[in-house]
Amino acid sequence: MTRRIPASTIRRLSHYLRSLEDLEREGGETVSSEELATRGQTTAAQVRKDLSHFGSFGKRGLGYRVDELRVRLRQILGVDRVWRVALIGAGRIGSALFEYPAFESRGYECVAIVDSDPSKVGSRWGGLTIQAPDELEALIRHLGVELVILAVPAQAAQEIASRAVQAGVKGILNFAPIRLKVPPSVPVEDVNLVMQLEALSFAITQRGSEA
Amino acid sequence: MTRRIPASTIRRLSHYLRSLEDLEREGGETVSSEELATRGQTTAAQVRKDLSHFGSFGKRGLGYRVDELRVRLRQILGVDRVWRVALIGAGRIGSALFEYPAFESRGYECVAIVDSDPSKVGSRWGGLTIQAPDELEALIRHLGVELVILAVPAQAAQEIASRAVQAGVKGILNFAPIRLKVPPSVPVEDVNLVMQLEALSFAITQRGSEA
DNA sequence: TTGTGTGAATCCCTTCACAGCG
DNA sequence: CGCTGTGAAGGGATTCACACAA
Repeated sequence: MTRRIPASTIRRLSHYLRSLEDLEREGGETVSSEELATRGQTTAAQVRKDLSHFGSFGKRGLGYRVDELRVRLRQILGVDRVWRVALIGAGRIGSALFEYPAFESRGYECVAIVDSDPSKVGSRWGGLTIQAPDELEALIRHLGVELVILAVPAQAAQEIASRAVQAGVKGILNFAPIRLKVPPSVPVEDVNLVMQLEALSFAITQRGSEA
Repeated sequence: MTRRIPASTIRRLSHYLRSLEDLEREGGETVSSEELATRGQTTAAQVRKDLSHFGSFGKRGLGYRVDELRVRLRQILGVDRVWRVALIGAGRIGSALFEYPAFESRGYECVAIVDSDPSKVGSRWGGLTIQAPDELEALIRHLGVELVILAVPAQAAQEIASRAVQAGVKGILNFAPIRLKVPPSVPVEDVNLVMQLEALSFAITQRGSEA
């Protein structure tokens, strides 16, 4: 049913899901594409087009049932289950992520932490013990890790990524400021704060110079 | 000279800049669009088109001078100067960002830290003292803050953002999982890890179901 | 009447292909 | 020659507009 879905659509589906969760909390029963558009910073036509890629969930003249659409969106996005995640890199970023409440609450369960610093290996975070990197493959296999959060320095990132993929990891959230080389079957999402800051400074600079 | 530049172009310019820095370290004098394309995960035509929005920096038959293009890209992206940044929210994320070495090294100077937790106010991070939120406007004005990094809970984010904009802030890097309402003249970059994780789980789920 | 689902039209980004300069 | 800069072509994504179902 689903052919080639643009990344922009996926981002919007995430927004819709968040809006639906809000609506449910507010007690809404149904919602129109118009309402979802307003909350998601798009247009009603866009909302309908996005959803139409996956089926027709609405009722003409009425809109969408909030609970029903929320369930469907969770299926579509693949968040109707728990994902087992390994955190590689127990530095500042790793620790911030580990404590980030949205993770656990949204179905991402951290089942292992790895760090190469011998002084960190063995210490405990929450219920987990920090492991050495040579355990990586074993951890991934034994714990059924599917996602890896890579929060290590740039020099170490590629090697860890390759090993993780080799061991069967299915996706990577990458904080290292490099383009990882992995097989095309393994999706990588890059978190690149410097790039986002540069987007800001560009936008500000341009705005000033065009006036 | 520059009209409407798509966001995708800006992201690529950031990549080119990083590639040029690498090339300079490697001692390269000139570089072709082909070479930049390979390093930046695009095509040579795309590189030339991207650059052509801002002028013609290359020499036909030769390529681009690495140092020259690097300087121009820094001007274009607005990173040929220091940006004064305030960090709002001294929690885990804030602390990770504060220690993030790429910030300082790329021209983003943190000049103020704000947190609403009274037990944190007054303590020192590096050379800075954490301030209470009611100082926000004064800090922004007196320190000439242009960028704000918003790392506060979702409920507090909108109010802080509005006040920061009111006080003259020119751009926001937003970690709160909400769509900030600010005037269109103030660019906002959202860092949304949940959305990126959902993009991963979507990609993995689809891949499995289409086989 | 209301609001979805969807072909058609539009718009914008990317790719092509080549003229032209070094 | 080699490689840039750029109109023109192509391809995708968004928007439009309306038939149709509730």
